[in-house]
Amino acid sequence: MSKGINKVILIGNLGADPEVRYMPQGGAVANMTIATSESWTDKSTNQKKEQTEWHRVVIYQRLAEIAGDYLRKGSKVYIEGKLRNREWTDKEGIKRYTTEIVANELQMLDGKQDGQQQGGYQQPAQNNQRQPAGRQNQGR
Amino acid sequence: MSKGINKVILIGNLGADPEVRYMPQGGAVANMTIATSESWTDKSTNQKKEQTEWHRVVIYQRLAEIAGDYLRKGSKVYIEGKLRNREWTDKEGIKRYTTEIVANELQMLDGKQDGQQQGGYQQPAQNNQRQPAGRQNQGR
Amino acid sequence: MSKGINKVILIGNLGADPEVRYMPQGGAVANMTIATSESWTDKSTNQKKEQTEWHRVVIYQRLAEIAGDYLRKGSKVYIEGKLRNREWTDKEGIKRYTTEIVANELQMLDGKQDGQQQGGYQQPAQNNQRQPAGRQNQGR
Amino acid sequence: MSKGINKVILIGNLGADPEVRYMPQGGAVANMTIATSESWTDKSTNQKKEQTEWHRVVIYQRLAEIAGDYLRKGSKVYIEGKLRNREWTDKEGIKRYTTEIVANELQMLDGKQDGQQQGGYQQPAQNNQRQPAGRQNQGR
DNA sequence: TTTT
DNA sequence: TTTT
Repeated sequence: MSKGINKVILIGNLGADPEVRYMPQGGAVANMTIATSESWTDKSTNQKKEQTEWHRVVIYQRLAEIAGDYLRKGSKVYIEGKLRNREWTDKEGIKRYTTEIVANELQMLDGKQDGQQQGGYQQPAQNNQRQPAGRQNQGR
Repeated sequence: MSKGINKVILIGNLGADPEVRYMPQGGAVANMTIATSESWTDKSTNQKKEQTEWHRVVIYQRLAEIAGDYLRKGSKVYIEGKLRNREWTDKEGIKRYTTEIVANELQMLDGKQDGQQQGGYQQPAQNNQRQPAGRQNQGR
Repeated sequence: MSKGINKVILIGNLGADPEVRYMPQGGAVANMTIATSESWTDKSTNQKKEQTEWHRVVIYQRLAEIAGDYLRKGSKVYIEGKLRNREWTDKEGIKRYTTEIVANELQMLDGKQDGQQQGGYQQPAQNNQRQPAGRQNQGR
Repeated sequence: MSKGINKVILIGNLGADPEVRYMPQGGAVANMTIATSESWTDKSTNQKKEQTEWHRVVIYQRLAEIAGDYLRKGSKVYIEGKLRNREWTDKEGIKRYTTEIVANELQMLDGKQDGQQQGGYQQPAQNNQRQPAGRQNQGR
C-alpha cells in the first residue's frame, strides 16, 4: 500500500541515446535525460523567452531494454513515473543529492519507432552490449 | 506556448510549517517539504518495508499566502506543479543542484483547515510576518 | 502495449456507499459515484457559482473489496484510472451510452479509515455480502 | 476555489478534422473525437486483443482556433482537461447524457504542424469558416 | 521533518 | 447523491 501520491508525467526529447547497463542479477537499467521546454513572452520587455529543463530518468527491467532498443537522441517520449532522491559521493568525496524520475511507463511519440536514425543505418546492438552497471556517471 | 509536458502530482504531508517570505516587489514565496511514502512487503524476506521521499515545493504569489495561512506541519495536501532544477553555491563555495516542484495548484485534504493544531491554540499571524526573502536555506 | 494515454485523476467524495457485487468466477466489482465540484465568482454578476460533476467509477478485484470495506458515503478519495465507454439497453429497449472511470488506484483521504460512520457503530460485513452481480443499475 | 480534482490526460489520434463553430459572442468552440487504444495478449487464449476508446473533446476560445488551424484527422495530440456531463434531448425527444472532456491544454505530437496533410494541398481556411454554433451533432 |  |  502506498501513502500519498508521487507522480510525474513528462513529454520531451532525449538529450542523448539511453545508457543501458545490466545489474549483476541480469536486470537492465536505462539512464536517460529528457528535455522539456516552455516559452512565453515577457510582457515587460516584450521579448520571447524560453526555459528548458533537463530531467534525469531511470528505467528498469523490460522497459529499460525497450528504451535501449527503440529510443535515440532526439526521440520524443511520454514518461510516467515517480520522483526519487538519491545520495551519492563525488570523486572529491563531497556528498551530493540528485533527484531523478523512476519511470514505470514509457511511450514513443514519434515515427522513428523502427530504430532508424537520421545518420543512416543503425546498429541495433550498439546500445545493447552488456556493460557492467558499476561505474556510471552519477549525479548531474 | 510550451513544448513538452512537465507535470508533477503529489499527495503528502508537510514536514514543517511552510516558510513564507516576500520578494522586494511584494510577491509572496512559500517553501515547504512534502513527504510521500510507499510501503510494500519484500517477498524474499517477507518483511514490511517503507520508503519515504521528501519533496521540496515552492509556491508563489497568492497561492503562497494561502499556504502560509492554512497549511501547517502535518497537513495533507494535493500539489500540482512542474519540476525545476536550480543551481546554487553553498557556504563552502561548492556548486550544488537542487530539484524542486514549482506548484501551481494546491488543495488541502484534511479537516485542519481551521488552522487548529495539535499543540493548542495557534497564532494565525505567525507565518504571516513579512520576512525578507534574501537569506534562506537553499538546497537541501 | 498501449497506444496512447487514457488517464483520469479524481479527488472527490462518494455520493453513497459503494455497491459491491461478485462475478460468477468470484471476482469483486465495486460501483460508486464520486462528486467533484468547482466554485468561482461570476465576474459579470459578482455572484458565487458552484458546479458539481458526478463521476461513475468502477473498480475490480482486490481494490473493489477494499473500497467495499473502507469507503462510505461522504468518504474523500483519490482515484486514478481510465475512461471507458459502455453501451447498454434500458428497460424501454433504448440503446444508451455511459462513460465511466475504471479505477486502478484508490486512496482514502480522510480519517474515517476506521470504518466509523456518522450514524454510530458500523457493521463492516454489511457491504460485504456476496450479492449476485447480475441485476444492477446500469447507465445513469 | 475548486473542491476536488477532476483531471483527464489523453494522448491519442483525431478521428476526424476538428469541427470549429463560433458562439454568438464570437468565441470559438471546437469539437473533436480522440482515439486511445490499448492492446494486450489474452493469456487464456494466447490471442492478441485491442480495445479502442473514443473520447469526445470540446475546446473553447483561442485553443479552439489553434485546434481548428493545426489539427487534422489522424493528428496525434496531448490533451489535458476535465470531465463534464451534459444532458441533451435527441430528435425523438429522448433525454440523453454525454460525458465529454473539456480541454484546457493541447499539444500537437506529430510533425504535421505545418497543416500539410496526406491528401495533397490543404486549404487552411476550410475549418475556419464562421459557422453558426447552433445546430451541431450532439451526444454520440 | 510528515503520515498511518 | 457528496463535500466546504
